[in-house]
Amino acid sequence: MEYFRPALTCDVIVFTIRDGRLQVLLVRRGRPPFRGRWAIPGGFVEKDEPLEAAARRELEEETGLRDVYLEQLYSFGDPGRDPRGHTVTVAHLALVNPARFEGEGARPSPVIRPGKRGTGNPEPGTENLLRAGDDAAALRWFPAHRPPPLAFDHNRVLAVALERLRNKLFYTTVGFEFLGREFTLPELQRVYEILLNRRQDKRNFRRRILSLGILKPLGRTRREGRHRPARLYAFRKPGWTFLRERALVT
Amino acid sequence: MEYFRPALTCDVIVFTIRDGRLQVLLVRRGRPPFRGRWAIPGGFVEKDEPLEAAARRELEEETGLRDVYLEQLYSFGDPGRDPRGHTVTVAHLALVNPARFEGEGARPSPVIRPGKRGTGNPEPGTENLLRAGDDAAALRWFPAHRPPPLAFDHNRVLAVALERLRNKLFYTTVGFEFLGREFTLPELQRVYEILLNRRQDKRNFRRRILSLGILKPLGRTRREGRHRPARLYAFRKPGWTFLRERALVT
DNA sequence: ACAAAAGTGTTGAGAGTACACCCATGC
DNA sequence: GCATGGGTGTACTCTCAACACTTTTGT
Repeated sequence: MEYFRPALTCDVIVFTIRDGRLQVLLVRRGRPPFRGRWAIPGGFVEKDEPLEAAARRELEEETGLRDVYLEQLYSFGDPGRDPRGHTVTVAHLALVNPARFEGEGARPSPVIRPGKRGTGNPEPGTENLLRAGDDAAALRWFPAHRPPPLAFDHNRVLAVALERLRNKLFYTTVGFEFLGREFTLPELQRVYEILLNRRQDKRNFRRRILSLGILKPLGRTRREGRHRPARLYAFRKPGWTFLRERALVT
Repeated sequence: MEYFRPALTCDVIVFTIRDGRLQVLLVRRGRPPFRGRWAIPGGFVEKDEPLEAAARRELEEETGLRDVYLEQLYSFGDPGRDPRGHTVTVAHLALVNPARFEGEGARPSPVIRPGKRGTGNPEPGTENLLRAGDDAAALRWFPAHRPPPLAFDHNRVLAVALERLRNKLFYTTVGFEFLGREFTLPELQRVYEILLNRRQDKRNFRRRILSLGILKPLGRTRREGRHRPARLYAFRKPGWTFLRERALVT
């Protein structure tokens, strides 16, 4: 075709809940522009590659993360957002359960240096461990509400992602994506308290969630610490659900 | 940059309410691919052009519509959606008040043929009248829920737009965008009844809307037909509002 | 036995829903 | 004066918010 074409990238804002707060995964750029600045992971879309596939590929290349919850967020195309020239990015939002990479997660916000890549498949159980890709000098979790100055317009992209996450909490069940397949009600409540930055009454919270009928009691419990074990539940449907009538939280 | 670049377009799904139902504005394509098929208006993004600006420019070029409510909807980039090759589109959603083009609107869903363009400014009062652009053989309103077979993946884009409009009705005041600056409560109620395809109780609807405190009574009335005139209201804030607590409709 | 977190019910206030009649105007 | 759509109030139900104690486990 005879038209001008801007460059096209897919970026992925990855949120998780660690150390009792919402955190975002950033990479340190290893090459210009913005070499040395922290940035949202992402990169150029390849020929005949669907947008979501590009986002997942770039995410895995730069961070090692795969099989995460992912949805398209918003597209940003203002001129001047990339000093190399007109570049449009299709930003995506990813939510992950921190238990999936607790190998690193035990340390508070560690810097992860580039690992060797292309040396065969990762060992079982480690395929979701974080590791910085070739383009990235390092990889780190940051508090989502106090990010460092980011490359490009990524501070704005992050702000849009936070806003979207917050809004979706009220009318969907996205909050569940921060948990594993099995979870307890106190865990779920903690997720919502952190995301909303507001305490929830235990009895009201339980009643609301359970009355929605979206949870399946597993009949088992999880022992944790020297106190009464909590009952385990699982989500009835895969993925998240729209809640048109009663809200999950208020 | 050394990377492959897909083509990038901006498309605009324009909804209005006419003849008591939700309608969508489509253009008949005047050139291949899909020559003669109906399609969502849109076209290629130009160098250093912001996405929303491209959407507005293409909308005006192809339909003559300007100064409409417009928001970004979703980006579509599946390979194969355009037979010319890898093309990504950033779809936008526009809502318009049908009173703005009642010159044509009086006739039910007329086909509008290309007018002369580039012949100076339009006369006052006609700048929003519909007129097909050069690329388009014709321009027409279609029932949004029964569209003809469309070019590209536009049937899917339309479906996504309908879904988004429907969802936003419940937690924002987007529905007001189908009305002019001044409107009556029965008019507003009719908009919601059409969009939801469901009758609303007059007294409950009024109480809900008025108790939100987002309307300003104008103290005037609008005479229409041989019955009691309805009071006029205006929206207190410009644009639409998020409704976190009480919903507008249920 | 004590510390720690899990689990459980009731009450009052306010919102949502259902429902029927009078009012202002044009013809 | 009659047809047409605009405008109003009340009673009931149900959801939401506030609130304190018992249970189960580890040490």
